[in-house]
Amino acid sequence: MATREKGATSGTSGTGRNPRRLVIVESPTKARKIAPYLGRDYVVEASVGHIRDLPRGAADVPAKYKGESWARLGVDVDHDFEALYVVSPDKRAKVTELKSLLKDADELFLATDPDREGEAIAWHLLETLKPKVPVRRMVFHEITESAIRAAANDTRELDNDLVDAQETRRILDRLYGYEVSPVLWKKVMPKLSAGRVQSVATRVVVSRERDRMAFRSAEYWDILAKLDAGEKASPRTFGARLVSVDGSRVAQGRDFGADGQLKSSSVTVIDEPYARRLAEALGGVDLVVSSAESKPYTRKPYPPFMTSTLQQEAGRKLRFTSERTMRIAQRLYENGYITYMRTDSTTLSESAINAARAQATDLYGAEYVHPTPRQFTRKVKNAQEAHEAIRPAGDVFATPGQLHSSLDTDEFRLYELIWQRTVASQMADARGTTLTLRIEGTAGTGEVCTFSASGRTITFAGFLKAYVESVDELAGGQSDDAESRLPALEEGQAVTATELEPDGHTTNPPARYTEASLIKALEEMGIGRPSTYASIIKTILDRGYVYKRGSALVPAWVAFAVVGLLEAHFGRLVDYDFTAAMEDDLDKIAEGQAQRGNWLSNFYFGGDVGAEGSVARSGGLKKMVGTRLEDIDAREVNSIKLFKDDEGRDVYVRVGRFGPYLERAVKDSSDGAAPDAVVSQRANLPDELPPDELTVEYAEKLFATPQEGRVLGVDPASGNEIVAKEGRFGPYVTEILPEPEAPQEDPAKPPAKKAAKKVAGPKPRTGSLLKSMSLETITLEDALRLLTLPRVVGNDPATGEEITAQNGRYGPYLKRGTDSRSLANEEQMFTVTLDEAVQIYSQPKQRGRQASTAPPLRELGKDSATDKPMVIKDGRFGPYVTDGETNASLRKGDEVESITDARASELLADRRARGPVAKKTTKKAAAKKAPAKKAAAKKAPAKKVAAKKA
DNA sequence: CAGTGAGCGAGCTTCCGCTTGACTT
Repeated sequence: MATREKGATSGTSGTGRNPRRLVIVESPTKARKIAPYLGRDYVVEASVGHIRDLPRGAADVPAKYKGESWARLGVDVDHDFEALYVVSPDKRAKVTELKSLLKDADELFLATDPDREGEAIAWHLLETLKPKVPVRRMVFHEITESAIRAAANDTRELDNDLVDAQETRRILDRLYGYEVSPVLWKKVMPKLSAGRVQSVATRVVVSRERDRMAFRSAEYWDILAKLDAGEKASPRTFGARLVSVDGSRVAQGRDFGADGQLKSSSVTVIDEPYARRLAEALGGVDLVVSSAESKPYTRKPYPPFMTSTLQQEAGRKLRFTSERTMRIAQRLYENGYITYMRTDSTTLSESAINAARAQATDLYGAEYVHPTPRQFTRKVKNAQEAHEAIRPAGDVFATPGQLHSSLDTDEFRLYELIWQRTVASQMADARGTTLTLRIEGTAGTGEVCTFSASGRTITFAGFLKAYVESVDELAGGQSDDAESRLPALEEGQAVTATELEPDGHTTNPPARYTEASLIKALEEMGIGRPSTYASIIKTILDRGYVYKRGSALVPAWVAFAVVGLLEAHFGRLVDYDFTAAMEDDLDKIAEGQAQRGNWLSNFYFGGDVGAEGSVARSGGLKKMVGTRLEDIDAREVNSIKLFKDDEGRDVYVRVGRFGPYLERAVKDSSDGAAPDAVVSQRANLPDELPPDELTVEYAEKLFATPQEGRVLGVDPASGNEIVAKEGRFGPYVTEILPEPEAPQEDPAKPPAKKAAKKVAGPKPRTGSLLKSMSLETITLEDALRLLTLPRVVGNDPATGEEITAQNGRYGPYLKRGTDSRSLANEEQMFTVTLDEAVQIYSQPKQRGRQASTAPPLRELGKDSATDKPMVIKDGRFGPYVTDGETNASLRKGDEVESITDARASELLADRRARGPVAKKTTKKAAAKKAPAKKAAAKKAPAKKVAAKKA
């Protein structure tokens, strides 16, 4: 492991000839671009991003560290959080290449991006390449010949504080992700994940859905008037809306809260009957303009694109997903059409500003260009601004028309968008007028009614001629070039109403997030980086936390469970300000005002509340994870309380292994049940039912619908319908028996007893699917075959007992009285003959350890620790090494044929070191919750999923 | 959420942020 020393870089060398320099940048495209600027004394090569990282999992950890308690994390938390870095497998060839290039170089220039990650990449290069020649750090913000040459002549040393800040960020993310995710595996579902970025992203989406679920809509009315201003007016007619009655403002949507109630009492809510009466009473009355207010309208152009805004606009205008936008932008970048596409800066280089202005002048005329160059310095939270804005490449922009034949459709559309936005950014403000008219009249019933109309006329389009930003269709809103013309009326002028239409409205819940609006929200919180926006969406989709419905992101129920758990037990970690606070702390580290080790220690171990950072001041993560594991009740976490039904019973969504389902406690009405006994009533939830559509009424409907599986067809023999379902023990098929004749309802006598007896009648046949089958593909034929089980093989000639073949908990087996024998495969259940069965029974029962006394796959030498001989055996979980006492599975990369004694000893030592921890916790956990059921679940074999959340 | 007879060694899942091909279809 490497430690950092100050001043790892040093001055230039002084040989006679021109020194040869190896320059390493991050991107190959960049390397190609700057090489000509530097000339032949420079060799420019790309690192292609990071070359090393923390090990991804145990398999990536070098043998030397495998036994360490911290190997799982890749960070030695007990020794100043020293990080273990490994060269990423796909970068090994790159590292070799760089090393060989370095052999011919007299000097090394680390020209990675000028931001935190770039500084870290430079340091990793230094650590990995171990150059013997002088090393300099070269930084540039602009790729022009002069900027590159200047950068090569004005190098600096590596900024170790900045590298520290990056490493702190990296380690924090690792500790967060790799400590909290396992909590979810144990409490919710395996393979789930938590992380600083994805968990907040998920929380944001869930939180919006909760708002939608809690939302109560309100109804309100007003009157839409069509007014005539006389034949001289232009336009002659226009629309206006009733805004006040007798001086009291008429309620609008924004006057209502999410609960459907008025937020303030100073407004008047008009209901339908009143709106109709009023419209009637206003018929034919004199209307007069009571005020006409005109204001100038100006609009500045939008800043040039950065990654987030490009993704948002491409999403809205072109309906591209973030991923698609980035894929196309990457191609445009690589082929030299646009500048770098992963940026958080809106800055344009001087030459780009000139190019945009020249093009705007050409196309629209000088008056459409802003008098002075515009620079947009609006800073994004935590922006690092290592690159320019996204714009057409070069000192002269190619017009979309010029590129039409060299780009494909998607590329063209995206280029055009970027080009328009860039050119528009240097154009003049749009100017116009907004006019607000108020029109008054007294209704026949005496009320003084005021109507209002507002219009916008654009007198000078300016930049709007080139580019108008789209508005989010889910959120509503008005675009900047929307015009509505009103006649230029003055106070006192008379108008007449040609139509008075009562108009009803309802308030709407807040819109769901789209990819674009979620990225925008995250960006505003300073969460995520341009290079990760698209992958954040992918992560929460892949984990099943959200799914898409059109362009909307809908949270799955499992996201409610996960977010609920995190909020309740790891609140600080999903706090919206957590990342912002972290960034402040990282800045302090980068400035040398805080220490990486202290900060991480406070974050991980907690301890004294020092000056080392606000994020860290939340109690130690390690302890939190430890205590939470015992505190968190999995059943509670996975029960999402929805509402009370009509009888006051709580209705829950339970997140189970086979998907979410509805549940409530109802009175047990079965035969012989105690009067106050309660049973769970459950109902399946349709796939991808958006949570806010699950209303009380809909829940009742689901409870009333019998649960059904996929109908496969009708059994020709019995006439019964055959269905395939997912059950507690995995997928199975069963038959639907015809309904017993409905008992005659006798209101005087409850028919409970009779009905119960009928239900307990003949049981439907069932059969688990074979391993080779799946619910999606199983056919009626398969199902009928399964329902023939158990199959009578015959009677044992010796004892006369019946032998049957059937499928059980542990797979296929033969049964004769209470004596059983496993079958080798599932097919034998259908094919085994009586002779073969008798033969199998003639063998003693293989049980326990005897069953697994197969010959070892390979014999090894003696264990270095216990001096016992070691052998490799094949077990249920694959090959493992054993010394007769300790067993340890071979890991990824270990081969039965080639494993050495030393490695085998290491595995055994590792296993011993770990101790029987896992077993202890399972037992404890099992004992803690519903004892009876847990015991059964524990016994279930691994492949049949344990019903851990009953 | 169907319901049926044993007892054996776990190991893996997971984070965020930097970059492109090399694969497959």
